[in-house]
Amino acid sequence: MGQKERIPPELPGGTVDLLILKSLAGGRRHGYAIAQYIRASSGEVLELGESSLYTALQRLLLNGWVTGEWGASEHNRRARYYTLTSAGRKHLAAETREFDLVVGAIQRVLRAV
Amino acid sequence: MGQKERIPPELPGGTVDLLILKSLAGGRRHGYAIAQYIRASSGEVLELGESSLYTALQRLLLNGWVTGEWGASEHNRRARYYTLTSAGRKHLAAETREFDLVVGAIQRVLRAV
DNA sequence: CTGCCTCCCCTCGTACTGCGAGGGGGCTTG
DNA sequence: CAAGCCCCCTCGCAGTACGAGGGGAGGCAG
Repeated sequence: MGQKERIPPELPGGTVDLLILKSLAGGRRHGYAIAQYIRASSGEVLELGESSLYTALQRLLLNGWVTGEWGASEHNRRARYYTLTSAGRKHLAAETREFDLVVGAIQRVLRAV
Repeated sequence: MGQKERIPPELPGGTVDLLILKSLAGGRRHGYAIAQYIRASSGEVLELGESSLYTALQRLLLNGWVTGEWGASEHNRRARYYTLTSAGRKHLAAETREFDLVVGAIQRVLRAV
């Protein structure tokens, strides 16, 4: 019968931006690599679809948290490299704190007797 | 000048249901009391607006995870008491595991070097 | 050279959800 | 009788994650 099918979970609202910004904290990356990075560093748990990825990147560009420039990938393909701006770095820090605060509060509720 | 204004954070998608279900795990409560419970047991961090609350309760009723019956509140007012169904209890457990899994994965990404 | 796979980009439309604004009614206290 | 708390609900907006769909170009097997 069926193999055990992995259904990647839907990401909670707002977290996609956070994950992408974090992916860029260590240096520039292109979109495809961002998705791979998130997948890998989450232990193969999180799966970021391409549509979610690129719509989020548009948002981040629009808000001035990343900049993009075209270049060639390590596999010699046309790729857009995204870089964190200093505003983006601040935003990442602030949103991470916010995330921790909210998640902590939620967990307190869920663990309560 | 201005007091430090508390701006309650927007809750990540899907978590409202979870919090409500958890609020009912210890017994029936009416809507107003659910909001108070969440506020209190989150350490005054989470603030659930009434509109979010009641739209979520509609969802939960529709999905058969809670049932509702009218009664009188402890303050002698007309109140609708919500009770967890056994399906709701299972759903709560499953969603809590899912939440832990996803949040754990996100945190792994955010903490990564 | 042809077909196919991998890499890499993007948009459109859909479904869902959290929330502000708005609306109602009934105790209780001053 | 006014004010304030308790308690219920709907409507409409804005945001967002995602599936489906649509490219194109390099590399490799046949």
